[in-house]
Amino acid sequence: MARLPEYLRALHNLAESGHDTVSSEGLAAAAGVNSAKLRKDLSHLGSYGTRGVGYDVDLLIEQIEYVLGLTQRRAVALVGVGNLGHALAGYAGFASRGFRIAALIDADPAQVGEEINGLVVRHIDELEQIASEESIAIGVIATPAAAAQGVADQLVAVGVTSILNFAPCVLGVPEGVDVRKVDLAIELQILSFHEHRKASLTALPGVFAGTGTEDAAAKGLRRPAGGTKPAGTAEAVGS
Amino acid sequence: MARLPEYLRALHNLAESGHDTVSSEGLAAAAGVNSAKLRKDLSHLGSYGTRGVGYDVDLLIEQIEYVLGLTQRRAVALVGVGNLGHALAGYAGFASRGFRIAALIDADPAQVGEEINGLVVRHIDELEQIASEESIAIGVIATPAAAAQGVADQLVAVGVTSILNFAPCVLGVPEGVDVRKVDLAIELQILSFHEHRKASLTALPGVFAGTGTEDAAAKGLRRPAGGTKPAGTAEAVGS
DNA sequence: CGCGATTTGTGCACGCCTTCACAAGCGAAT
DNA sequence: ATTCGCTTGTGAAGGCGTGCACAAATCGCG
Repeated sequence: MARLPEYLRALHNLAESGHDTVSSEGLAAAAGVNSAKLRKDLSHLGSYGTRGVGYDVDLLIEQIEYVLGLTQRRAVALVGVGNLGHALAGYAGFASRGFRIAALIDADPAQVGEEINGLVVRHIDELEQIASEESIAIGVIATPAAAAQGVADQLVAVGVTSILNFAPCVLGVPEGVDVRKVDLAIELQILSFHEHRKASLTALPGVFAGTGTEDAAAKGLRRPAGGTKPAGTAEAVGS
Repeated sequence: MARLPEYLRALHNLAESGHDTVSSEGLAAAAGVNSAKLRKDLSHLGSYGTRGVGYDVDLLIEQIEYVLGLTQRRAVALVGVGNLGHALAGYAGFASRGFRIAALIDADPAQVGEEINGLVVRHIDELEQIASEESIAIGVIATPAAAAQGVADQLVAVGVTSILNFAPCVLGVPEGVDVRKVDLAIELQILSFHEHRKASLTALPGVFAGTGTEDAAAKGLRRPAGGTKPAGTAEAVGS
């Protein structure tokens, strides 16, 4: 399930807040989902809750991290050290959540050699050697769209089986390779769509009256726990 | 539908490639979806195709942009000019796809006054004045998690009704406000999950045999058009 | 003018995900 | 030891999205 990471983050927050156990209701609120959904999700990976009490926070964290394969600290190769690439290279959240940026790669010779966060940018032609030095399973593509497919091909060629793509294009990869895409402009366009809907909703009620983007469980909830705790881990990219 | 922006991007690519019309099959391949799904999606916003021919590219672009509310260039306020904030402030894709970053905001006095891409960073206490200068409907939060909820509250207070949240936390907002969340670490964790599944799949076939992240339509497809076109718009963030 | 090739638009069925509601189980208090 | 309150785990119903398959419609060509 794609919600497990969200649960995991909420659990880590709760653990730091000193909670030993948590009810499905409480955890669901912290993760912004329905409690029944959460229970069903957790039941899929075994019975780790105690009726009448709730879930043992530490045990649940352990289990989820195992299922997500976070027991081993996976090495990530980041291709494209441009605008976004720089930000990603300095993102503390990667390290704090089980990942290690093992290589910074770019095709521009002008970028090669630069040191970012203690890591030197290497040229993409060295990719094969880089892959032989470390077992790289995940590649992150932060290049222009025109270069993304080529980079993806090269990553696949050296054995990468999971790709996180920030370039605004569709990647074609052989079966067995997973691709996830994050397109920042598309996120804004979706919000724009909702804005447009809200604006014309007063005039034409019932048109495109789909659900909002927020989960119903979180609607109208003020401060659903986690996020405003006194001293957060402050693992965000921002300021 | 959340797929319209993807169609729009594919259409723009096709338009630049000189295509006047496109079949649902062709556009579906470019967008990485099923053709029936695409036709159904497009039918929801009216009949803009011609049987036996296909869709008029320019007309379809116009229609989708209207539905998405991109006819007006929306003003976006970016809060949190840190690591990621800098990258977002310099992201050309926002401007090229219908958005205008109208304000850069931070809470850290050390950041205030800095000029990024021709825009001066202002303090968040000026938010009310900033909102009165320009009609800001969309806010982007790129702050640490601990500050995100507070910023969201302030944005909502000055009339922002759509928020794009990069901080790893759940935001509570009043009804009528849309929130979309992008958590970079979660994306990696989902990929890690698939890696873990693939690794243990050889030993325990049938365990967690869910679908992959790629659409079935795109599986095994090499270069599904759009992305490796000769001279792309190169609107990505990366290098 | 008619016919065939092609493509859109859509009815229908299937399957997944979500949600409700409740029985089963656990701990605490008496 | 028993009862009571609380919470998990799950059966069942409902809704929604997906994809197939086909009828309707349009263009080009003879």
